[in-house]
Amino acid sequence: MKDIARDLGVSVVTVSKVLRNHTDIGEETRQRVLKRIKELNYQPNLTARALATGKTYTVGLVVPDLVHPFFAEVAKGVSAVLRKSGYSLILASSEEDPKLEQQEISRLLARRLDALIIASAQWTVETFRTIEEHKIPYVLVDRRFAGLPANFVGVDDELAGELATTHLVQCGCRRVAHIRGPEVSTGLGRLAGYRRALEQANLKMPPDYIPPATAGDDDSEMRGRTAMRMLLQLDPRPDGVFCYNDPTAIGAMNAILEAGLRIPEDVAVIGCGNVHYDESLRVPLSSIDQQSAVIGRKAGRLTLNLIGAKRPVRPKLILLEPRLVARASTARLLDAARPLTGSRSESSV
Amino acid sequence: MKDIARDLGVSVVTVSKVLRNHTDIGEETRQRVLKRIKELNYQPNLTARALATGKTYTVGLVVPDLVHPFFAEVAKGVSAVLRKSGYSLILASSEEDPKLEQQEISRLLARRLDALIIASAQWTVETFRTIEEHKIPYVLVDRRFAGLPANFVGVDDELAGELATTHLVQCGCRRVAHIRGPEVSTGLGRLAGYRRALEQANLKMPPDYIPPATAGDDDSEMRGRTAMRMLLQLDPRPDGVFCYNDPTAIGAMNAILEAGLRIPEDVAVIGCGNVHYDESLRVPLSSIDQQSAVIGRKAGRLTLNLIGAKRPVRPKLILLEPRLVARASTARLLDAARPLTGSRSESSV
DNA sequence: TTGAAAGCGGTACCAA
DNA sequence: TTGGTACCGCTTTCAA
Repeated sequence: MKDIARDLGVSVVTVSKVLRNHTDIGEETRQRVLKRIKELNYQPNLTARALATGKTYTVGLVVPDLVHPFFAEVAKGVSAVLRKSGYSLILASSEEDPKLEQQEISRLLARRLDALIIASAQWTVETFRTIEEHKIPYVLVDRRFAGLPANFVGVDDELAGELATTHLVQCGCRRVAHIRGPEVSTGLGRLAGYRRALEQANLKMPPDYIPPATAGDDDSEMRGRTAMRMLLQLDPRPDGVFCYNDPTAIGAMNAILEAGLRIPEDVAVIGCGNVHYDESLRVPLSSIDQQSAVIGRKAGRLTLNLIGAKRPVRPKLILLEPRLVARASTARLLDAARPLTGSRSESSV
Repeated sequence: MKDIARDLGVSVVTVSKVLRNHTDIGEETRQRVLKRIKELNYQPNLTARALATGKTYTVGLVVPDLVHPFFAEVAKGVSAVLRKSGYSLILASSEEDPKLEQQEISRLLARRLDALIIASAQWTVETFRTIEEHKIPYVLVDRRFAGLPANFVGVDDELAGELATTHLVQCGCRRVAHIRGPEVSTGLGRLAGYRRALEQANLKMPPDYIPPATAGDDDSEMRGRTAMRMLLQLDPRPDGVFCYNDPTAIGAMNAILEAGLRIPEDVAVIGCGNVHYDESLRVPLSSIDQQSAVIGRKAGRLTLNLIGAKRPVRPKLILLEPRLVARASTARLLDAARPLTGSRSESSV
């Protein structure tokens, strides 16, 4: 920049203004500067600009696991929205570890990002207090916290659980089990939905139809397999099972098939998440669509709004509607065999 | 920082040195400063530090598609390695669009990152020249460019293609087709491997056993389906098919099953990539493991080395060995029915 | 319309 | 061991 100024006999201020196309610059000067910029292939140093303006044009995204298709799709959505507005995305993975997540978040805070988007693995809200102290806006995604009035984008988990369970009931299942997830909003919500659906159907299940979450198994598939094996040993055994998420459901299905039983004739299975290979599985898996890409995009847009806001705004709660996607794994009755929808692409919110 | 200095009656320089635990600071002073830092919960502004030192402690990762499990795993590996060394990761997605990728890269260059890791969608090497001009180190991942002496981490694609094809032949296939990928190093390499394997087996296939890549279909699964339909109409039709990647293979399998044929009895199928749900597919899919996580970690380490290097070092080529993972989709003979390996977790390089 | 000077929040160098 | 000063590259304010 200095060079350009010197070469052209103008000041750095002038160059700076041209770069940000300020209006108060003579047309001729502007052209000369622009020309020289092109020639030198000059690009302003965004680090310096960030220091001077206090805006980094960078947003942080913290997810528990990038490889989980749900978070990958969220990340993609966020990234697409931010890119269009000139923002970059710093990605941090917490590996489902609250401690690690805290460290990552504090590193991001030190970087003075403009905002944070977090799918949190925390148990407490302490970390979020810290973020608030730094006065940088943040958006929670997928998992939320009771009593924390924060911006949130996600799906109505209770409704998701209810939809899934009701679907099983409508498919003729009378002994419906649930393989539950961790004690976070998603897991608890879906569990609550399961219970509500059973209540509405006037069904009562024995407590061991919800196998306890074994501590510290991060591998959802293995968890599903283990839990399903337990369920199959019960008498009477379940004839339908709603699984916390799709990887868990895949594990459960594998356990069922290994036991020599049929899906859905002996046991119907439904998952949650509707990941994109569900249709091609050994038995195509019914699931609840979570609109992951939409969540990503909405979170991105909300974030941009927050950054743009002059004054702190009231936290916004964006709840998307989960949708049933019925496939072979629950096709037990005639009307269930003609599924409501077979593709996942028709989501459009 | 200024505040701390004032509060304690020392200079900012002293505080700065304590922060980076310089040795030449009195123990007592240091303790006082550290105490105050804790009290204020002070964190140095990394933007400012970056401007002063010229090091951002940030690495950029550019991938064609985050949702593709291969790149998600690479990203995870990279992220894990960088985190341990205090680096952050800026993620950019090119959506397989060379133009977009260029834009993203130039934005990253403007941010003065310490290094770039790129799984490129480019057709030419022009972009890389630009990067070189900026004198920031970069590592290519997965896809490489003939005649570009750049750092590279990936798998030997030709060997991958050869392994896959040879496996089909050993399973008793005599009419082996190939659903090819795009004209980038991965696609071309696997195609070359396919040809080499056939040569070694003394087999000759008609040209239409390699359906042409239809332009601009980014959906691998659809591409696999379409290509497979064409193959099934040939006379004689193939009894084995090697697919460019796993999504393509899934599409191909779906086409085969829809045509009322059996896998592997009528047509054996093998993919490439060994994504983590391969085992749970309608027909568990044989594949070539690409060690995506290892690629990510190796690329991360190599990047850190490059950043640490005093002088520019000679580009390093890290070629990992692809491995066959045989599953049901190719289990046609007795010895193939007892697969070499059934899991993907034993990769360990 | 243009530019000089003063920062942004740190680090580096060298003298005290 | 400590600290003054210049500077990283850009923006902002205000005077010319």
